[in-house]
Amino acid sequence: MDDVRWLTDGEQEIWRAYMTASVEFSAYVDRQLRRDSGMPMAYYEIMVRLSEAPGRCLRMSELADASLFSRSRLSHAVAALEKNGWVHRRPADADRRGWICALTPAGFEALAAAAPGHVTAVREHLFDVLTPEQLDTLREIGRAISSGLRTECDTARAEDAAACEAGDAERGTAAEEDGSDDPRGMAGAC
Amino acid sequence: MDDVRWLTDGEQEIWRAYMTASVEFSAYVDRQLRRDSGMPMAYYEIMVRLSEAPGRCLRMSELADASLFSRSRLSHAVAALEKNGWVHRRPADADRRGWICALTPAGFEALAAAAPGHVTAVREHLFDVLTPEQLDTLREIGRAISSGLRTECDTARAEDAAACEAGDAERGTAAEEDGSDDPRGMAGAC
DNA sequence: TACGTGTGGTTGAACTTTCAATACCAGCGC
DNA sequence: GCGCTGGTATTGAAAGTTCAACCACACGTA
Repeated sequence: MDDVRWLTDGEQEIWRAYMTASVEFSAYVDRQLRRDSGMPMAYYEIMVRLSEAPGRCLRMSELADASLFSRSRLSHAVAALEKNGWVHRRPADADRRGWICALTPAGFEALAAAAPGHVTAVREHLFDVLTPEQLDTLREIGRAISSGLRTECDTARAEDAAACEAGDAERGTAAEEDGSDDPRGMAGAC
Repeated sequence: MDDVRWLTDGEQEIWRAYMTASVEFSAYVDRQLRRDSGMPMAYYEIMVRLSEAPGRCLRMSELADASLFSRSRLSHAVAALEKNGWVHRRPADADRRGWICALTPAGFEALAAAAPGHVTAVREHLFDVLTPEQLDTLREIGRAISSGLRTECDTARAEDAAACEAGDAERGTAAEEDGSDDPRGMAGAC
C-alpha cells in the first residue's frame, strides 16, 4: 500500500509543466476552431481522417480507430456531422453490419476553410516556439508514451493487432466528386 | 489567403505523434481514476489544488486559475463535488462577492485513496517510459508552449498579472481538522 | 440448419463542458 | 450618496462525452 513511488519535486515540476501546456494548448486550438469555423476540434479531427482516406470515406470502426474515438462517441459525433451536411452514412456492401461514413463536398469545403486557421494556430504555438531538437525529442516522447500504453494488460490487444491488416475492401463507391484542388485530401492540415 | 505555412511531412509526423500520445495518455489516466476512484481527472485536479492550499481552501477564482478551469466550469464541478461531500463552500468574509471552497475531511480521504493509483499510472506510463534527457526536454517544451500562449493578444493579461500578488487575505478559517499524516497536503500526488 | 459467440454499430440516460445571460458587489468619480 | 464600470460567481440551456445496454449480423462449430 505504501510502496507507492511518489513523484519527486523535480518530477512534479515536469508533470505540471507538461499538463499545463497540454491543457492550455489544446484549449487554445479548440477555441480557435470553434470561434473561426464553428466546429470543435474533435469534428475537425474526424473530417481530416476522412479527407485522407481513399474515396474520402471510411468504415465507422476504421474511422473510430483512426481518430482515437470510442465507437459510441463516434456514433454521436457522426450523427451531428451528418446533421450539418458535412458527412453522410451509407451501409457497407460487403458486411451488412457495417456502415461507411463519407465526407460530403460541403464537408470538404468546411474543412478546407477551417484548415488555414488551424494550421496557423498549431504552427505559431507549437512549431514556432520549439527548437528543432526539441521537436525531434517531442516526436520520440510521443512514440514512447504511445507504445508504453500498448503494453501491459493491453498486450493481448497488441498481439491480435499484429494479425490485422485486412479491411481495405469496400470503399469503392468513392465519395461524391468535388472540384477541389488539393490532390492529397487535407493531409498537411494536421 | 494562400500564404499558409502548411506542415511538412516531418512536422506532420511530430504533430500526430504528440497528439496521439497526449490523447491516449490522458484518456488512460482519466479512465484509471474513474474506474478505481469514481472521479474524473478534472475533479482530482481540483481537489489536489485545494489540498495544497493553506487551510486546504481557496477562493473560487483562485481555484479556477490554479486548475485552469473556466469559472463556469468550476462552478458546475464544485457543485458536483459538494454534492459528494468532498468540498464545501462558504462566503468570503473580506469580499462579499467571493466564495471560499474548502476540501472536507471526506474529500481529503477520497483524494488520499485515489492518489496512489493515479501516481502509479502517471509514473508507469510517463516517467518510466522516458529517459532523463527526454524528461528534461519535456519540461522545457511545456514551458515554451505555455509561455508562447501567454503572448500575442493575451499580452494585456500578462501585464496586469504582474501587478497581481495580493489575494492571500481571508482563508484564515482553515478547513476542518483531519488527523491526516501528510504534512504537505497531497503534493507529490500530481 | 441451428446454436453460441464475437464484432459492428447504435441508442438513451446520466454526466460534463461550453456559452450567453444574469445577479451581486467593490471601487471610483462626481 | 449616486451612478458607472468592472470583477466574482452562478445559472440554464445546448452541445458533447461516457457508460451500459441493446440489436443485427458474421462466423465457427456441431
